[in-house]
Amino acid sequence: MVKYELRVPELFDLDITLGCGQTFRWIKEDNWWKGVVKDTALMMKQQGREIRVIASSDKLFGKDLDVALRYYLGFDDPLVDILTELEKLAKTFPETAKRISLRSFEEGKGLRILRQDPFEMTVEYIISTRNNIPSIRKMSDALSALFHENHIELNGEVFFAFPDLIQLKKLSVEKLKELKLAFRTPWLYELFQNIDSEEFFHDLRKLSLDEKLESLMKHKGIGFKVASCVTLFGYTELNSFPVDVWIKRVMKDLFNIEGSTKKVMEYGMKEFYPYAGYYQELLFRYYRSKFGRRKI
DNA sequence: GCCCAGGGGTAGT
DNA sequence: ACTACCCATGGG
Repeated sequence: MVKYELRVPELFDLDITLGCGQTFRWIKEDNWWKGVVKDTALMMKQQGREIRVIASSDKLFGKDLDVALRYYLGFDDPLVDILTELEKLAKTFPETAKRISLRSFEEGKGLRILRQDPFEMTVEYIISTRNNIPSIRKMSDALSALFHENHIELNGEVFFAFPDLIQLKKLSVEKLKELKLAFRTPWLYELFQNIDSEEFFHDLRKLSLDEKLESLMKHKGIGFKVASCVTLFGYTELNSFPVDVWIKRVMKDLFNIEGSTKKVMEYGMKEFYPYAGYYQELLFRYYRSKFGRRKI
């Protein structure tokens, strides 16, 4: 077990970053964020410009834990510049769109896009189809807990690393059904069987954003929404613009843009270039917190 | 473009 | 306790 203090850059908010919906398996309990990145279990708590970190290992991604965590948490993104660019852009918008956009930037300050694993993102966003966040977490955790060999102990608690493709290939349709994955079962089963190795996901890094989307969408269960989440959160394609019901609502309200997921996505990627992904996350978070839960 | 696909969380009663 | 409604969608 390792304990240390991680110094954060200007503009970083752990609660917003882990709680905005880009990641599913992190959970906040007793004021600590608890989760697993690759094979390392972690507990984190931010206090001002420092994060208290408790980890099961001093290595992550085969690197020094501190170096790897800075990468994972998106410290490489020039967030000050990104927000400046987005503010400049927002000032060219019609009055309402400008006001709402600027407020969403203000309230989401410190949100950073995580560097998550593309294969894990693919599986979890297929699970996210027509599903809510607590259920996505439950299903993803249940899938991980099938493999006892993946268990990691930290501070008296048990965590499970996300399984790799070799492990998931061994699962039968019946075993998957026990996880109550419902209509997502055949999509996941076919994904596990049809992909030869996780090299497939590694190789996609070389391709353009459009080519990545096209390649991912060849698999059943992956449409524009799921594919754009995988590219944004798994490949750091910061111009990806995932479109769900909330973003459709926002785009209609602010820009009077309606239509298919594809159409709205292409509008966002063009109009909010090159940081459409950050703009999407900030707007999404603001709109959900404002209108998402009925009672104020 | 329309409709359906399981199941669980959650607000309202 | 019970019900109705919702859910970061995709496929036929």
